[in-house]
Amino acid sequence: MNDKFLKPYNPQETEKRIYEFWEKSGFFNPDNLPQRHKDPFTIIMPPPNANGSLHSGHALFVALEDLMVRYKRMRGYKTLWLPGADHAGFETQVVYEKKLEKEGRSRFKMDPKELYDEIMEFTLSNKSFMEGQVRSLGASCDWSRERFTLEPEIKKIVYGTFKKLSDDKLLYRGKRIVNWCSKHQTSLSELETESIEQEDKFYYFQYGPFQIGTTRPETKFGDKYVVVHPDDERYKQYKDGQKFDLEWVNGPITATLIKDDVIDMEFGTGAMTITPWHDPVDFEIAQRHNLEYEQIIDFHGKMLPIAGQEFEGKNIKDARELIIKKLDEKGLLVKTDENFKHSIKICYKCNRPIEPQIKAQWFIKMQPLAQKAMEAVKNKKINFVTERHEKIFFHWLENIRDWNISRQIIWGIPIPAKICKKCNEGIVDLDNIISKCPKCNNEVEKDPDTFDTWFSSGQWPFATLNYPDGDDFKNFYPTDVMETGHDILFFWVARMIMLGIYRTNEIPFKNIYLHGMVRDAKGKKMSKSKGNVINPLDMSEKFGTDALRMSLIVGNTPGTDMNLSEDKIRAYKKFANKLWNISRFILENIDDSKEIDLQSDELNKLRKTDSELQKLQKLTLDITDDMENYRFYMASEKIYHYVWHEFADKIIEESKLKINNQKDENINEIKLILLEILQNVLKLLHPFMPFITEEIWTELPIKNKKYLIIEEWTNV
RNA sequence: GGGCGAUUAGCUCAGUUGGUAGAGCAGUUCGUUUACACCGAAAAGGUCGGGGGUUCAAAUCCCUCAUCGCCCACCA
Repeated sequence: MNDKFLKPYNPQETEKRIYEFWEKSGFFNPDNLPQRHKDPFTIIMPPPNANGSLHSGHALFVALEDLMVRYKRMRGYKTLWLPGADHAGFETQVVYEKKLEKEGRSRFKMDPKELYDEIMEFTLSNKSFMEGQVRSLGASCDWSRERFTLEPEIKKIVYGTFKKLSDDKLLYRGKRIVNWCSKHQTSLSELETESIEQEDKFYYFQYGPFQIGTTRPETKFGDKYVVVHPDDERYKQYKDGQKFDLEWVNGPITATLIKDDVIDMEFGTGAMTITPWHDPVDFEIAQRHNLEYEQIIDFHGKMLPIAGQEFEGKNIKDARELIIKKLDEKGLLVKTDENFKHSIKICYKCNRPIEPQIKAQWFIKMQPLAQKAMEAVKNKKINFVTERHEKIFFHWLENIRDWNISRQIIWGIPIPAKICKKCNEGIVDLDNIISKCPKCNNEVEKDPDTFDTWFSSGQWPFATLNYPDGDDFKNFYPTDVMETGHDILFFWVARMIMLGIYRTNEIPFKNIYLHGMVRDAKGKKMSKSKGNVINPLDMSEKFGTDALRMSLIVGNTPGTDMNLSEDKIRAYKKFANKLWNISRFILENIDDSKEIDLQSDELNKLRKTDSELQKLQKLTLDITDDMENYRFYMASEKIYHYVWHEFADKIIEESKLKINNQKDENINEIKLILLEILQNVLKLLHPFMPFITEEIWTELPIKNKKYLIIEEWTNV
């Protein structure tokens, strides 16, 4: 027996060595697997954002995906787990801007190329740091196939999709209302905004013969349309399109009455003026009735000249106070409701209110793509492991809105298009050859915007496999499982399905496993400011990666948030040590100078007759069924329970008596049974606790032994 | 406003198709001459949120109420 068993299990000493041992073996790469590995099993790793350290959520996905991959590899599949790193456009830019702020710098004062190069350097250094962290978590992924979202090959595929969308008339450039963040100076998709409820004052103003209500007086300068419901009895004497002369903020104006049934007669006075440039509802009314619209607030949140001299250049908050005061002085303020509850949109990064603005952007028509995605799920081509997410998925797709994919940030994939300087026409130009507007023949300039990072991420499964001609695409697509957090079901998963089907005519993955969020011991969200963050790398250092991984898997049902505490991780460190000592006991008691043949007649006979081995076979069957059905939380608990409370507490305890009583004729048989149980247990545990099981495996005196990572899962 | 989920031992959570309630941690009593004190043995602890229904049988299926959480949403 190796002397190392005389000490407690030492994960720090073991893990790095074992990982190198695996990497050298080459078995992370499906091409190097032995002959018996034929059918493919593929998982594309959700590429972590290369802008910081890994958190518990990353540890969870590594634990889950690695266990699936290791299990399938042992089952004889040709397993590919393809790792990657995400440049994470807006996310990274926000992180980097914070860094710049700390240094007293601003991106708006930097040369774009210089800024880009700086962020690239930052990202690449984070990327290699992050790769080391993924390794230390024991990920058996194929590093030779690692991809990065900004590689030229990936860009080329993304550009191809952009072009195809344009050719198929699913892409358009439109002057539409967008979610504008005044801090970040970019538009955002619907998903990148959040709604919060807040209380504001609600003002009623006299507007000609009407009283109109608003929470945003500062937008009202240019309002020249008043809208009521067509069925509203109170306003039936006025005709649609009728004009009124009235006194307003900066003097007399002419207003026009519009009738539209979006108006809620019950709300306020049933009459409102509209500001199409700064409100999505108003914008749609204006579109329907072909009305004019003007910009009142600039992209930095300041009033434009249209507001009049005394308001120009003022920020929103100041302008609001001033305009109320002025209208009040003019006798046009009717009343003010305090504490009006309503919800507003905020930027999901800085929590500042979104200022809707009209801006020319690239949009994708989502409805046709959504239709096919829903069909694929309905026809069971794509299966949600967590069924309730299927409902959420449908609900979102049924109500999908067009997707703005233009971002006014430098960190991302440039949009390959030209914009006409005169007529603002957008022209897709992959080869950068167009110099004149095909519509008006005027000069064009390069679109300065970049893609929403999710537009390229949405193509990740087929892009990483080298669509359309790569061997990997032919061999490994569609992939088997998409495993990621439920928080990015819409951001990422739904888009991968839509874009995957659209581009390849084939689903990108067959099964979707969504994990929940990892919270602290009390169920609170982990955050740096609360100081309750559990850093997975620290935990792995302190208790061992196997212990960390077990703590993330046992009792963690798919799709549900889980709470993680150091106590739980510590418990599995003890378990690792228990397994270590079980192995020590067995190695001490068997003659390990000669190798044991697992296919011997004696052992084969025992497998059929010994009641303990029969029980273990039943358990193996049961666990295998759990593994096939994604019940890892059950499989892991069952094997834990068996090892500790059956194998150690009962079987080994009982064997001591027999071993100590040297006269027992069956002593060799008992030792054989113990070894048989141990080697099976190591196999069952390997997907969950890869390091310690491989480490013990190397010490077992077994004939024709291979690496545990490619040993055959026990077939019963 | 719509949708989804949760409510089980002091705490944090499991419980796969309905068949006499489980784990970790905390806590009680006892136990160390060699696998392991990162341990063992024993005991203790829950009318499974309330109410109703289906069933021979319900934590599990159905209805209803309460509380909490999450997601989606263009009432100015």
